[in-house]
Amino acid sequence: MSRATPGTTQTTTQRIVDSITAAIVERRLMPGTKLAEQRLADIFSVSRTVVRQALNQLSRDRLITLEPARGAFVATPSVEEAHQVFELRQLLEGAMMRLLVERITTAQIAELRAHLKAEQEAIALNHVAERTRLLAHFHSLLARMTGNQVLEELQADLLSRSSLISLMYQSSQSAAESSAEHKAIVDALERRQLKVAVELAESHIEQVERNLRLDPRAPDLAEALKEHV
Amino acid sequence: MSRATPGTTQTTTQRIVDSITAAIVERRLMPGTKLAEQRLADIFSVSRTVVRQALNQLSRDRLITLEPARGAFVATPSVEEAHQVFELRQLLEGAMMRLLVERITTAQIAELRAHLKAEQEAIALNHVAERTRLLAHFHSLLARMTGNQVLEELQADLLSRSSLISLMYQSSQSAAESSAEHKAIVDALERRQLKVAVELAESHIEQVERNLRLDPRAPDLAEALKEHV
DNA sequence: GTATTCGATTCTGTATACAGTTTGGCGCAC
DNA sequence: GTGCGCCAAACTGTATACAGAATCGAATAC
Repeated sequence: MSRATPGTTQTTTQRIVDSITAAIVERRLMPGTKLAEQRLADIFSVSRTVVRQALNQLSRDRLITLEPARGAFVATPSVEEAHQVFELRQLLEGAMMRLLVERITTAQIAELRAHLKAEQEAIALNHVAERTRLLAHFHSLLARMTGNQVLEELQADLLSRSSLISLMYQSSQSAAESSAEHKAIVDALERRQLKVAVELAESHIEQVERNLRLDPRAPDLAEALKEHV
Repeated sequence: MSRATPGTTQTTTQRIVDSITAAIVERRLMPGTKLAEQRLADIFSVSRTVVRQALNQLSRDRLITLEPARGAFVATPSVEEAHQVFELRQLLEGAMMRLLVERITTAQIAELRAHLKAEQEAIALNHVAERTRLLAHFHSLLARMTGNQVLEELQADLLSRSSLISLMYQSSQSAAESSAEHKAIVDALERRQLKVAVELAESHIEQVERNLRLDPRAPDLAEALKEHV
């Protein structure tokens, strides 16, 4: 989950960032939830100073929003922002295909095949949390295989934000369908079919976005529901 | 220079981040320079607490590196990192052309033409700092004109890092040549020539990278020079 | 003359304290 | 019964204090 440079030491702050990130991505913290500094400080047994550093980092990742003098809240990405994130992912992953068709090794193809197998097992066994994780991780793998670490870090950011968005705008997507699209992408990469791979990658992201309930009333509804819990 | 969301309040921390960012991009702070917290605190008349927050943000932007228990230093991007940043920019700006060919308005074309004029004036008058700023800002403009704010923020990050890289690996690029390439891109956009625009945008970034002195000895040289100053 | 070790100083990492703002609720007026 | 205003509690923003690590220099041994 960490987005830090490999060389960077695992600091206390990073531990808290990772912990909260995981909680958000795994839907243990719902959008709009307030994150009070003292409570977090008690939970992690550190001072508010450290918690604040963590919250600042999360804010830059757009996973939480910091309202001046009011505190930190789990982000509630707007429909517009959601669309922009997916549009960027579409551009980026399409472009990644070009690098991959040129660079990908047979060992990496094998790694992708192994991943596809894991996806399909999780789907067959109906392990919801695990299959969600794997379906997202496929995209991390593709980014890593470009060998471009800057791109890999960017992709990690976009995937976190996508998780939060999918969580907010309940997805109606079939996991099996997603996995099938992943497989088609791997096939195209293996055959070095550039145009096919680009086409598949882009339409896959488009498909993911299309399966979100992006009607403008949804976020307010979630906001309203929050009050009743 | 601020990368914050428009709604975000201009806080003290952000002021310091912007100030240091400007100092780095405008080569007033050389790569490798140590940024001691107390000294910055004195300069900005705030406590170390605030300075630390600013340094953390800058670290996430990769403009400085934080070495545990040793402090903050202006980043010295490696040759590898430099290459990765430009590779990503090449992918991204190529992809941006697709959005722009579809979306760009005549008003926006006019804005780009006005910018080109400003570029050429700065070059003619030999205003070095201003022309450098304008040549980079052209790419900001393109990103903003996609209407995708997430992409715009990403581009801002990449441009800051590019500045630092260009600063480190002395560029031998002719400003006039760059500006001519910018003009060619605008022409292609106006005529909605997708393939031409993509081709030009990508080769432009490639050209920028090629004009850097990316021989591996350069950074060590800079490091050595730092000692003698 | 060179290298090494020990000690003082400086700086980072974290906790704590304090000031200013926001928030929620109670009471009062109408 | 409803709406407005004021007060107390809670929380954020910033400064300060303290502990531990790293750095630099001097003194000593070789």
